[in-house]
Amino acid sequence: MKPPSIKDIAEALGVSIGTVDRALHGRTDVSPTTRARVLKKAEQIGYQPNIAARSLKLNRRLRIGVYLPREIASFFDPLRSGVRAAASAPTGVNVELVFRTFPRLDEGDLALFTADADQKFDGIIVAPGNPDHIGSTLNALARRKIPVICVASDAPRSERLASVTADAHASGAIAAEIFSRTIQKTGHLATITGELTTLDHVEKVRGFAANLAVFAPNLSLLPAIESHEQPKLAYRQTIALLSRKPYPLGIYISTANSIPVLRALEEKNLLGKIQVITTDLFPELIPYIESGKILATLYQRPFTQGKTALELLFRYLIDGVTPATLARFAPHIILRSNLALFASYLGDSGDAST
Amino acid sequence: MKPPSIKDIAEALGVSIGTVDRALHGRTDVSPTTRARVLKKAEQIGYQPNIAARSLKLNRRLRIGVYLPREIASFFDPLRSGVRAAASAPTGVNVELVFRTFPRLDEGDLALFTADADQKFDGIIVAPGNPDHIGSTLNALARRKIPVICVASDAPRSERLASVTADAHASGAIAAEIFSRTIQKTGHLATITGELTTLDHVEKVRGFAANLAVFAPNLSLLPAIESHEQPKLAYRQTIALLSRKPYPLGIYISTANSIPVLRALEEKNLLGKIQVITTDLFPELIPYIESGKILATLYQRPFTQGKTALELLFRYLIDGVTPATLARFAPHIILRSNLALFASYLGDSGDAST
DNA sequence: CCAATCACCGGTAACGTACACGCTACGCAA
DNA sequence: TTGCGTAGCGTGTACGTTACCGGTGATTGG
Repeated sequence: MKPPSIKDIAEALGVSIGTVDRALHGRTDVSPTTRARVLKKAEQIGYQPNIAARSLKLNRRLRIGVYLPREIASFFDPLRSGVRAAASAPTGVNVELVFRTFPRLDEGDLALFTADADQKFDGIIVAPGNPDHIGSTLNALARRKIPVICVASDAPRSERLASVTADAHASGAIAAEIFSRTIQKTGHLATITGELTTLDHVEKVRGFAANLAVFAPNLSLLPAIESHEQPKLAYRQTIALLSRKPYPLGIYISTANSIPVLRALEEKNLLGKIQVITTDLFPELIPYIESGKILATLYQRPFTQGKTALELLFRYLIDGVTPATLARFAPHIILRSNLALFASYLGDSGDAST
Repeated sequence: MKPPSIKDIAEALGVSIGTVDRALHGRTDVSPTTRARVLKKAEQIGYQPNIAARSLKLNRRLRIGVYLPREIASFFDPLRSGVRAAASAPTGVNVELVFRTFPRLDEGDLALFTADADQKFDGIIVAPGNPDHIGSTLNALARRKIPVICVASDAPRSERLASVTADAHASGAIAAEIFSRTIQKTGHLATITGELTTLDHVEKVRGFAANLAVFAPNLSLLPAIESHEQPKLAYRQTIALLSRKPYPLGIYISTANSIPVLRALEEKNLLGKIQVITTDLFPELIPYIESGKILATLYQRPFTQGKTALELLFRYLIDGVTPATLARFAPHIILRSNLALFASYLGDSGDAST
């Protein structure tokens, strides 16, 4: 009652296992008739290749380059952990992960790629900042037949194998829906984002604006504020925003760099009065959520993104399975009532159950 | 540059690979001194067993019994798919899944277990209904050294290996928080649940009540209505509930059997007026969410539960890793704005990215 | 007519591990 | 002394697959 092997096919057909192997893998040195017989027999007895034997024999070692920014660490550190988790999964492949770290999105990534031009990578995972800057590099890799998977954001017009991100448009839409359900008064909302050259950020802003227009006619929207991920700038921008009256009724912070904004709100004594929706989760954010000062935070599941990115790369490199171009995760809506479920995973490296 | 094998350890120490094998696995017929030398060397050169070779050699075939109810199909069908997905993952183990289906939770499960008393299962996955009924059966399995993993609900006082569920308490708490943010008026809320003998259901009700008391002093709570998962009963109970004035301001339906309740609300023409939070997701629910008639639904991620349950069972049976007793998933909060992300996975078997 | 090429196929050595089996040396009792 | 048990260790084989090396006929070129 053991699963059939190529040996069984060979014996049933009176040929050798070498012939069966060649036939099954579309190699040469097999006559068309025997190939057809082998394929039919394999189908008939339900042959499934034993991947343990295969990976033992092949003993492939994959070198994967992982190009991620250092900032924002609360997001990219767990993403790296996810990649590591997928690499240490018991798949029988020897993976060598080469982590390359540049300061921040769209800053220093190109320099790393040119420095690594001679590296022989079997595949690459990268967080793209500005698609216009990094696109040609990704296309060059594609010409060298090196599969690239984008995480955290996307570079739509370049030839990457796939992109794995949280659904940014949905993030913005969720924020808009929560505001529309919570705020009954008439007034305006503000958006604070990172870089509008980054696709992920611009999609959040678009999703927010589009859904706000539909669901909350009572709420108008100020032009999005670009903080360029600079804490001091974000702080000053928020102070400026709060100096004009009337105050916005709510602020959607679509970047994980929310602390400077929250600090400004605190200093202006408006933290409880203005509704705030933030992005992602890190220890400093927890007390704000626990105390109800933050309405919700939209968790982009960096660990899951990293894990999935490497899993897709594996399946492509080993099994030849081309993944769907877009893998879009549903962001988790973290409220005060479910915060504990996520906070418990912040400390250690894994967040398996999120 | 290949990873070290037991052969490398053997050569470095001048012993045979058999000795190394015995030493590494704590078997007999090795002197304490050689065992210590082997263990030290293995540590030193960073030996990691090649799991492909191991599973090829052992060629283990695991028979797993999966005892799940037919109803509610929208929940347990994807849970089964998750189990299947984990079984077909490329781990190199031959798994034989034996699906046993009983009519509904706490109904017909014991009969199946007694009928299968002679079956040789290496592990069992089961959705427990009433812990008092099924507890002794689970304990009997534990005495036969058969690991049991509970899904969907739990049987806390029986000797199961682990339980994998959505965090029921958090589900109730989330529902309470959403109501408290949305409903400003003073009034009362209703809860419709399945069986209060099922731990999952009672925890939801408790989480709901506890958080409502804290966060929404303006909202009082009616005693929970037990529908016993009978559609007609649920319908009549809802009609009765809606015949008394004043109407409840909101209804929390903590079972996936929400359609009869929604139908009653529709007939009484109260669907838009009374806020509703439901549980789980299935095609009939989609138009209600799209039209805003349902505030939110709390998705318990059945696919992920099934997948995780079998993965934990594998890690225990193959690697001997004892899992954490409680695996609690964060339920997904599905609103109108993120519905599409989940609805697209309802049709086919997988919901990989949720 | 012989040599060279070619299509096709069989046999077999690994890959790293687990385990059954066999062997040696030593201790102890008869 | 012989006989026997056993602790400790080495050897061989199998798991299923792939890659490689040959080998056999048949066909072709000189």
